[in-house]
Amino acid sequence: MPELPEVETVARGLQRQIAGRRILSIMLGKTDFIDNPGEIEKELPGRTIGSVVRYGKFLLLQLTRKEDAGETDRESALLVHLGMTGMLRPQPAGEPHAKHTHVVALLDDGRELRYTDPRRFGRMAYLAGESLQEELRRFGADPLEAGLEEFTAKIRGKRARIKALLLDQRVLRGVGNIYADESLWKARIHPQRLGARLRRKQVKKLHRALQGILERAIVMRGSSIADFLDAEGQPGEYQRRHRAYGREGKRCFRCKTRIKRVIVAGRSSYFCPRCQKAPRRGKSRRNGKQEHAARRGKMG
DNA sequence: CTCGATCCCTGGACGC
DNA sequence: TGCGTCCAGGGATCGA
Repeated sequence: MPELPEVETVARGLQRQIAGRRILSIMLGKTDFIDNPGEIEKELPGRTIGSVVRYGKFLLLQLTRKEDAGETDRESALLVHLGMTGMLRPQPAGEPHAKHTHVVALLDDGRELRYTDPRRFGRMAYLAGESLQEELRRFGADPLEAGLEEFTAKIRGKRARIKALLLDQRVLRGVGNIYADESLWKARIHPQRLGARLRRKQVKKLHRALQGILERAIVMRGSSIADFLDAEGQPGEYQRRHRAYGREGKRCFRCKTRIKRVIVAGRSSYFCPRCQKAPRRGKSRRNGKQEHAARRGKMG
């Protein structure tokens, strides 16, 4: 599931592979995940891919009219969200199309930029001018750019559960289930704690944990748990470093307690019940009892 | 404002 | 071998 590190990896690969290439034509298959397929068919041919950057979990293919990339016209862009199973990569036009290939852009060097997505949970849209800016404004801060102050304000200013806040793209753009769980584990914060009730020290710890994990994951080219492949068709390596995500029943790397899984914000949330203390019976349901002692979370 | 439920969609896991 | 069932999950949407 492509999250910030995976999308960043794909963006860098695409920047290297297709920046400067002109789109000659577009072929569409299924289009139910595309906002405006008609405009994509009409506007993309003839445009040049100036640069490819990541914006939250989106890939932003910035387009220019002129073949000259120097004339960067950031007015228009193709937004691509990979959803759960989306893949975007250039391939030789001669190679057969993989199953579930829904968008093919023929490039001026004989290759095809192909979008494949079995589940079609992804999204694609051609946007320009004010509509583009408006769309981008819907999302919160980039977690790698947000300073501690901004991060703290966003987290402590909300009453939702911290896990829900991390996943909310309007709060922070780019964090998904894997990195939310990994950073909460690192910072020893239970996913159901309320953002507003976290202490400054904990928020600071979470901020550091999240940035450190995202940076490390980018270096390792993301996590390939299902079948994520980057723009070069390579899997990532960060899944080997997961400490909580997907480890239900396995032992915590810190204390050997078995990792638990609960549903928070509608998503599986993996955590260590010992390292990450549950909030004092809040407004949740009668979720039985599963912890009593409340050990100080060792300062630092 | 926040939450849970529901839907979208397909492949993979699992049971028989 | 093959089929039915269940489930995962990012995000939009809707009612509570």
